[in-house]
Amino acid sequence: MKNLTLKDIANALDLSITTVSKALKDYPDVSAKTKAKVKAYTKEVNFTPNAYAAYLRTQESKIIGVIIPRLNHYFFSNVLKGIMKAAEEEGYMVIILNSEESYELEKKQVDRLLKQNVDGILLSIADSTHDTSHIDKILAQNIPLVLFDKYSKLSQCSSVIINDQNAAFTAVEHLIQSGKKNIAHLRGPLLPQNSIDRFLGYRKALEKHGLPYKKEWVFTCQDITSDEGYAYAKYMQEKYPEIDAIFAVADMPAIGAIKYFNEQNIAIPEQIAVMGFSNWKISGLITPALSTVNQPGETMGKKAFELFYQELKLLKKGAKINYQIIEIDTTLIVRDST
Amino acid sequence: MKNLTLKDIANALDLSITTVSKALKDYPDVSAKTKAKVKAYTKEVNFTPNAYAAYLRTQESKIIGVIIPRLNHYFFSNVLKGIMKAAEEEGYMVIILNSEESYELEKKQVDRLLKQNVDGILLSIADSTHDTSHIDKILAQNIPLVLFDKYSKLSQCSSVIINDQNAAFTAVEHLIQSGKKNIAHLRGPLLPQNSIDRFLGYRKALEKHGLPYKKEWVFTCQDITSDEGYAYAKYMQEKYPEIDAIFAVADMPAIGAIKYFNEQNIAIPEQIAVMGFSNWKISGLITPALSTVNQPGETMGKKAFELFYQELKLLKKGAKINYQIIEIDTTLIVRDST
DNA sequence: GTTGTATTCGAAATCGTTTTCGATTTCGAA
DNA sequence: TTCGAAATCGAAAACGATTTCGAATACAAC
Repeated sequence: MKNLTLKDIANALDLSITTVSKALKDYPDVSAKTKAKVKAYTKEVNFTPNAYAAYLRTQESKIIGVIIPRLNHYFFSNVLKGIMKAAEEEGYMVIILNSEESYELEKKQVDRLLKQNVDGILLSIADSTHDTSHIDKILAQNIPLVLFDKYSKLSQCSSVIINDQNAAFTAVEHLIQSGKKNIAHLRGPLLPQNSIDRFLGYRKALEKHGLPYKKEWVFTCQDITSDEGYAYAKYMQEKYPEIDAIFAVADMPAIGAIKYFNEQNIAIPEQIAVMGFSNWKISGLITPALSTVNQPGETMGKKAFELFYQELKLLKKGAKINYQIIEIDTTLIVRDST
Repeated sequence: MKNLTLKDIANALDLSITTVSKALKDYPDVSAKTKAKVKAYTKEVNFTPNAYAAYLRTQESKIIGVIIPRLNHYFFSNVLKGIMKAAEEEGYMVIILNSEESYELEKKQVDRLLKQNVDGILLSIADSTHDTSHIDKILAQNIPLVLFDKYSKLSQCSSVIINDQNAAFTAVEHLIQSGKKNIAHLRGPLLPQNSIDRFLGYRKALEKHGLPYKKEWVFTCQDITSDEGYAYAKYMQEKYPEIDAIFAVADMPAIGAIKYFNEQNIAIPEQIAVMGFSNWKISGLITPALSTVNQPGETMGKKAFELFYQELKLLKKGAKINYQIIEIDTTLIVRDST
């Protein structure tokens, strides 16, 4: 029951290895009759050429690598789903690695993928990543690279992102239009561009509507967890009871805040409104259902793979890669928490 | 900046390819001095042998395949995390494929992995999988296979599971001991062993405490979604208002039910208690926090990889594989919904 | 100096494909 | 019949590692 090889097929059909290989790949110098015979037989015995041997000649592994900063994370799971579905359609396998939001681990994982000779790398950079030498290393090796969601302004490469600033702006504006005047912000860590942009969107919305920006109403969620949201909600309510709305950088802190307010019987959204970001599955299921910004992960994943695939084809033609940045549309989802 | 080969190293050090290769693999017939020289140099230029070329001789790809039925699923994400961490420690890469709970797709994904010549397969079978010919195919090729969570009683292979029946029994007994007498069950689909076992645990608990089993109080969640939980909660409340507790096959339907009861201002757990299964992150964050059974995904993943690795080592020694079934402990988590 | 034994190295075969390029066959036109 | 072009095929050389086995060197013992 060992795996068949081209040689076995050739022997069985009284042909040379060469001809069998060429027949399978539709070379023009194989007669239609022979092709038919070969294809019929290989289908019958369910033969496909050994991927590793093929790699040795073609230098194509038909495997891509994906590095994400978190694994049990609704949004990233959706991105993976999109990537994997698109990859499958083109016959690609996906190796997934986890950076655990660590810069050091991210560098290591990049190295592992390069050693594995993947055909391309899809990367969402970690919160703690503060330089891009490892990214530039990928680019220097001329391997297609696509960043998604968590990107960097420093590297010249393709990316699939959302417009965080606009999305945040829209979300905060919605809070303002519903009559809220004292809006706090649970922001993300300081480094990633996303946190920065969402924060900027928050400020811009305040500014536009003539509301004062107060530094002390911005709280940094280092790990973007519900616990942080819970703790900050408590702190806010004790120290700044005048706050009547919260815009959180992500759903998790928002859910943590809601949990606290529920425990304290503080009415949402009447006393305090809460707005999340990302639209996790669960956000629609808590009470009150969380208003949030929908961030279409599966679409991002699909687009990221498509970008990679385009680059690869260009590369094979010997053409220069022209980097693209694709912006995916977000939508405001208004539920019961605002 | 192309990748280095053994040849390059050999040229640089004025050695043969053979000696370099052997030095790196600590063959006894290379002098300590030469080994040191080779290792120092390869470290300096960051060389590692090409994985695909190595495969061709050794027939070891250092890649394992994992098939899971759902991707954006807290429990499976945790299992993946455990698998990937353990794999990384042994220098393995992980290819992940999604069966989307479909038997047909599962078969196809198994074939893809076999074609890829992975060193082993870790599989959690789909809800709709009704025969095991594809599993037997893996075993016939003598490739290490480990089932996790969703397993089959039909195939002779290693598995990492929980004791679903006992866990369910404990959960339902807890409902009974808190004074509930009319306990409904939101069960999973009919095929998977897990659903069956959890259902059996439910029945056994009723039986032990002299409560009548009513067929019409068991509702089948085909897709194990919150929507199903929501809909059944509504149906129950209208048709069987005497029901005072629900044991759900998973957290999601339980959360859906809670959402409905919250909307109807039905007091949980006073009027109706709700018990989940799996302990998703979110379960502790909703109001009221969901009581559930903790199912340690990361540990399962770690154990699953370890089982694979054991089998592989046995196989390389030419020894017979002895299948093992590892049972992971679950714990009852009592929160506010019971 | 010779022999024998360890020690250290390398040539070459091999894994299973792909692809170049040369060899053979076919077949119509002259 | 003969010739040349077009259509088919296959031998062989890669790809980059691993591993067998034989060769060369070293060194000790006699």
